Amino acid sequence: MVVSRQGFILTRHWRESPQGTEVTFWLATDEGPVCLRLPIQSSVAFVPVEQRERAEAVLAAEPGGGKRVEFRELSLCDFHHRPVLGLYCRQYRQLVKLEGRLKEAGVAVYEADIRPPDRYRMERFITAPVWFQGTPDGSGVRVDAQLKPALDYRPRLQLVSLDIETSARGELYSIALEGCGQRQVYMLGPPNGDAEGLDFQLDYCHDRAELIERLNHWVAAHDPDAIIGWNLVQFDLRLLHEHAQRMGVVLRLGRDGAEMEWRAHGHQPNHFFASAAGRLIIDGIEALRSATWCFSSFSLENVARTLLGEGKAIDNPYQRLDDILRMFAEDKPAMACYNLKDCELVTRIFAETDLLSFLLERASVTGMPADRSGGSVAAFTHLYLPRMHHLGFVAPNLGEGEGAESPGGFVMDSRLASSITMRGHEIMQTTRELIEVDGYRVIYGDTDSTFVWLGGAHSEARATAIGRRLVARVNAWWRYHLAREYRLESALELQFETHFRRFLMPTIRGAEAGSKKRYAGLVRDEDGSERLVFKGLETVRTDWTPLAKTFQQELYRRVFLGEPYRDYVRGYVQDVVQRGLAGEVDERLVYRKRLRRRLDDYRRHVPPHVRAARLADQLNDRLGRPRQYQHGGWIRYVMTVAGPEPLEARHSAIDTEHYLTRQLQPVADAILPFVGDDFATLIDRQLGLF
DNA sequence: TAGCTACGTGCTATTTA
DNA sequence: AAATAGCACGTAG
Repeated sequence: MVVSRQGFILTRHWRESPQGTEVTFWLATDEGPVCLRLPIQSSVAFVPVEQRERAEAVLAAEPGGGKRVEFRELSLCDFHHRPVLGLYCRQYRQLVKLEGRLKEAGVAVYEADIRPPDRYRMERFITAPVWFQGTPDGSGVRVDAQLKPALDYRPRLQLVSLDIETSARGELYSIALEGCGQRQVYMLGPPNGDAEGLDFQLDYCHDRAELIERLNHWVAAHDPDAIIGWNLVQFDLRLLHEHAQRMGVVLRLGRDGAEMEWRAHGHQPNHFFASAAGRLIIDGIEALRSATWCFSSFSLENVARTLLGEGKAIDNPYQRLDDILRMFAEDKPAMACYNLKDCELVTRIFAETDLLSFLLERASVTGMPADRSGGSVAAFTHLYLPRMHHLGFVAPNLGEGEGAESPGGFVMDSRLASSITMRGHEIMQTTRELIEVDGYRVIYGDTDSTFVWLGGAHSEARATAIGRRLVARVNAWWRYHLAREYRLESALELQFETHFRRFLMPTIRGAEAGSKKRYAGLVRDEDGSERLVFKGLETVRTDWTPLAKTFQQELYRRVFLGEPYRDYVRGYVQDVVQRGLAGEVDERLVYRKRLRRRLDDYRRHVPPHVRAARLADQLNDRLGRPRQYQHGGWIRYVMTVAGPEPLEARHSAIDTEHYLTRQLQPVADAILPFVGDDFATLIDRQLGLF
């Protein structure tokens, strides 16, 4: 008997055995979840034909003489048009080991991976919606025919929203579940309060192990396709995982009772990944971010209020914690309501934003699992490699051989006509020439943008008309040129983006040339209001003080609008000096900077923020408090006459001169020369400091 | 397993005149 | 004392 139908891949797992490699897929289909098992016949690496002897020598030195490895001629070549051989292994792991040996011996190895025909059928080269055909056996369906993309298929998924409540110390109190037509709270007993008239199921458990067993049971019984939540992995699942481990209970969030898999991030401490066979695990925060949603804060309270027009009653976390403790002690039904309310908000946020549709749509394009954010390189590979093989090429390896074969974006400078040969750079240069033929000057460009100087003031309508005309011409030129030279349909599209009524690109400090990736402009919106845009400048940098940022915004605004600025500068400086003399430390003076490494890893250099962090932890030691900055984090400090001091251990006087010369002066001197002025002379008589 | 290059700036440590 | 190297951070795209 053979089944044949369409489905949507939710999860994939690799399994290695002496017989070879097998991939297990869980799919959502119209007839419910299906587990597919797909054997992989072999894995392959490509090596240049002329390195065959060297490769064979490496194999001969392997234990067993590399007998289970096989060479085959291929119709593929590398980017230098050298033919390549396929080197086939039964096991993927064996191949990876071999790849290392070959590279050590100086053999160029391309694309060590499972062999392309298998790749095209599975893993990252198969898009998430598929047609499959196979034979059912005990634990699922063994695929013995092809998997094929089924691009338009979208399943309807069953979601469950999960939220836990804990004590301040992270002791599990309750688990709330909403979805699959159920509203359920499991609560640590004994019961208290009044459970009359609840519109959901509330069950009490004797101990925490039972809480987890009940969760396992609920998940198995209602079999959701996805588990959603708010900070789900880093908080709820992490605590559930810790509790389960401590109590010797297995947390079975996967299909067929599979255990949830838990991994730590390779580099980032305290960051974890969770996966479960057959079920998506989707954190609302991460998913919304990856779908380009933006909020002033991603707290559930704020997002719910913004999107749904409502939130919870309590938004103060301290108050919230107190309330939870009180409710747990006196009124558990009220706490259960509260717990479930969070679940509902998450469900409604997912519905309001149609987030799951976005994730499924993206997965069908990128080939990545729907609950994975990031992975842009893998997604690119998913689209790129099959096409490359189709054209007869294997992918080149970066950073080997000829050097910079694939540079990044080209950032134009005003520095020089250089010979640019890479395609992207060439396109930018040609675009520039086309625009300059039209009589306009191109003053800057970065990777995919071009800044054109109109030579004078224009109305919005006029500027827009010119912009549209220029992009139409450039696009037409590429259409014609690509059709004629390469018989290709142009996929290049230059778009008119913004008209800056004023535009300023500061020079590099102490030089003439414009400072790349740093500029400011004045834009008029549709409704006639004007706003400033800052790119790369101090205003948008988190490591500059609010003092400098505010100063920059107002100074630029005044200069752009032709308003007087001299008295503003003097007044601002006066204010800083007077507050400094009075010994005031205000919030505007605070530097905020990340410690990206462990505190004792800073050896060669000890920058100010590291000095401040060390002082802070010395204080923590003296007070018998835990150290705060040993493994990264954010440090807030001010600059004093005794050097940088953290906010929590500041005793010296503020170094007023530092703020004037290191925060205000650089900001002022980026723009003042353009109006024939400079900071030092402007405030000279006022202070006599310079 | 967990993305990548290009770039500017401030600062410290080190070298050079 | 001044110039230079290069570390650390955060940004543009």
